[in-house]
Formats: sequence, structure tokens, C-alpha cells
Amino acid sequence: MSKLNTQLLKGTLEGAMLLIISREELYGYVLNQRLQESGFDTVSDGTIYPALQKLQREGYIVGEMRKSPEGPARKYFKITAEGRIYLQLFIETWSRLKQNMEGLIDENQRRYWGK
Amino acid sequence: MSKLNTQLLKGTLEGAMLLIISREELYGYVLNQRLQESGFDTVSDGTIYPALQKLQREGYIVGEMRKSPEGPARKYFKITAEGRIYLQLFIETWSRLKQNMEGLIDENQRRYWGK
DNA sequence: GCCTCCTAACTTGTAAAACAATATAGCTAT
DNA sequence: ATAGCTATATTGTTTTACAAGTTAGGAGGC
Repeated sequence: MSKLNTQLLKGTLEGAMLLIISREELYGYVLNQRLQESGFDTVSDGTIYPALQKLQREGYIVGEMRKSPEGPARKYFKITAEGRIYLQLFIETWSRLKQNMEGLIDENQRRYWGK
Repeated sequence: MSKLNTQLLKGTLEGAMLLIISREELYGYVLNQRLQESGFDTVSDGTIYPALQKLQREGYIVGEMRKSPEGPARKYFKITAEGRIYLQLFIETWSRLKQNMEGLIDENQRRYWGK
């Protein structure tokens, strides 16, 4: 079950992260909490920090270190103009995939009650 | 674009393959055509055959070689009882992921016309 | 002082998945 | 024969997610 979720996570995580960062400037630790609030299973540190670095490397987000009043410094990320363009592309591609899957699933369900 | 699709494909491909096999006994070559008909980009041979072997190894499908009236032999696959159970689990997990993404995307769209 | 806990970012090594490219092989038509 | 379509399978590479571990700051308890 959790393994299945891991597989389904692939490919959608970056998009989900970018969607959250697009509405709110935040740092990795809080991003992880937001993902959980959005229904995703806990994402490990070893997943989220490399993913953030990749998004930054590609120019979709930029990070900035800021001191914390309590605890270690935080790296706040915000989305760039390029990131917004990529985000729209992601949403379109996701929608297409969603419709494709929906079509297959609907047909599957239909065969179990009245053809 | 095609690269983005590749990433989104991850995790959903097995489910899509199983959905198609559940409605129709077929072999890899035709499965690939069906996937395209369902809107997925072309899936390479190096993806589909190992994926079929994995599904069989896990007991979700079984394959059987049959002679072809024209051309080389074909390996026909059909879904097993175990495969049907896994398929229902996949559909539930997919639906959950879909709703999670939907929630994030809706919120994103809302911020561009009437808050 | 020392230990534990919570926050916070990052690294390392491993496993899974998809791809391109390649190999093999049967049949058809030129 | 050789080119083209069908058909399965393997190899090597890249990407992604994870577990586990490292480093470090601040708070509280003993």
C-alpha cells in the first residue's frame, strides 16, 4: 500500500511541491507538512531536499537562507516566472494523464454493474 | 513535454497496463497500441516487456505463448484473481492521489480569477 | 554540565522504473 | 537477397524516492 503510493508519487511530487510554493513562500520543513496536509504520505528528507535543489537548478524556484528566531536557519523558496510557466505546462500534462486514466477506469467499473 | 510525460508516467503505467489486460487478453505489441489509443505517448519496448514480466512475477497476470498465423509467436497475457484484487487497490490509491492533486490545482486556479 | 527532543538542511548508498539501442527471429513482398 | 513489418527480450544509462546518517541551533530536564 505504501509502496504503491511511492510509485504513484513519482512524477507528481515535483508538480505538487511547485503548486504549494506558488501560493506560499516557505522552507523545506514546512513544505513537507503542507504535503501531508494535502493528503500525501510523509515524504522523506532524502526526497524533499534533493527535489528542491533540482527545482532551483532548473530555475523554477529560488531559495534564500534566513535566520530563525528559534532553531537553525531556514531556506525559504519562492517560485520564479519560469516556474509559473512550467507549472501551467505541468497542470495541462497532468490533466491529460488524468483523463486517460479516468477513461480506462470508467470502462473497468462499467463492466461490474450494467454494461 | 515528452520528458514531463515520462515522469508523470511513472507509477501509473503498471495500473494502466493491468486495466487494459483486465478487459482483453492480449500480447505486448498490441498492449502498446492500446496504450496509445488510450492517450498515452508511445511506450518503448524496453519499458513494456520488463513491466509485463514484473506483473507476471508478482502473480497479477499470466502469459502463454501461442503461434501466430503470420509472423513470430505471441505471448498472450490475462489477468489473475490476485491481479483483480491489486487492480481495485490501485484504483483506490489513484483516486486518492487524483483528489489530492485536484485540491492543489483548484486552489492554484482560483487565485487567477476571483479569489 | 549533559542528555534528550524538536527543528532544519543536507549527504550517501540503494532500489525501482523508463528509455534508447540492440539482438533475435518469423513471415511477406519485391 | 534484402527490405519491411511483426514480435519478444536484453543491456546500459538516467532519474527518482527512500532509509539512514550527519551537522547544527535552541529549549527543557536532570
